[in-house]
Amino acid sequence: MDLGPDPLALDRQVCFALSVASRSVIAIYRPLLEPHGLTHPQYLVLLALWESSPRSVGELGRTLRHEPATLSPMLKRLEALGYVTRRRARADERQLEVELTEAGRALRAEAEKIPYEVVETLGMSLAELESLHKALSRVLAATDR
Amino acid sequence: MDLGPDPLALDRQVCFALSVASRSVIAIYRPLLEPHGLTHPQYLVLLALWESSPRSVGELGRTLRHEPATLSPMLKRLEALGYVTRRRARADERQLEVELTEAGRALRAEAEKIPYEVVETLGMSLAELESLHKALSRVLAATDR
DNA sequence: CACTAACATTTAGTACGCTAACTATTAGGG
DNA sequence: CCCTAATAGTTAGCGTACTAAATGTTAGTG
Repeated sequence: MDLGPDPLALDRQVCFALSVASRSVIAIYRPLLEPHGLTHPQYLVLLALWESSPRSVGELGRTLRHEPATLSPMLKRLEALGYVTRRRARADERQLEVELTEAGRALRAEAEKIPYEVVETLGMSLAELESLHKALSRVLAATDR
Repeated sequence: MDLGPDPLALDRQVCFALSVASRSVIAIYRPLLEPHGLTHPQYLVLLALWESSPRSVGELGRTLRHEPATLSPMLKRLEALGYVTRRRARADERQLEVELTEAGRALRAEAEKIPYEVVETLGMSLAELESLHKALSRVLAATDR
């Protein structure tokens, strides 16, 4: 393997490009989510719940690739915001049932606009975004092993 | 613009793929940096300083795309680790001169191995990584406007 | 049926990363 | 020159994100 004359050059590091791109794209969401009192990680939790609710903390963690210790306080904030309820599962008291409230379900209609606004702000073609998504998925497949 | 039947599907969100990929790749660095007492953001600061030292906080911020409020405490930790010195610039007392110590310069030789180990662990081809880097650079160009 | 191992979540502790407010220094205009 | 505006960093406050340790619940085994 040959990484060229300067393997440590900042502008060649995929890790640097990844973290800056991630922060920059999240920054696009900030003003769009702020009216709803949401942060981007909280928004991703709602995306997961809009696909299936209720779900346990562990299930959400596997879907969102988060440690339970990250989700636990986040879900409390979502509960405080009124978008979610937290209740121990009757069948297994170890598990927590995280469920959308009426407000949480209602928010989905509002949120449908967001992806369009983000793509618009980014100003990249859908083809380009799809190919980026595919490349990122290969990274995920690689890190999952 | 048409984002398909479910614009909010989690597995289609570029922002989700970006943040998970970023966290996953950083996780690869963790065991490699831990022996040196470094976190990944701190490692990126060193990459910047290895290219040019001393530099001011503002300069580092523009290079690394960080708010000064993020860098300020980070640089103190790097100083506590002994990799960096912090000193007000004589010419302009507002600016801080952040400079590598001998230990900071010496670390570079050790760090040269890291990119190879990361690419190895990732198990992706260099061509694939370069095309990913290019795609991420287009995102940065888009968000910079 | 008691005991222990496995499991699900929470808490504690550290380090980002952001916005907003604050301090100190320098530069510029009347 | 003085006064104000601009500039450079720091601090405070909040919300992730991680590891490790703690808590409480269930399941499995002798």
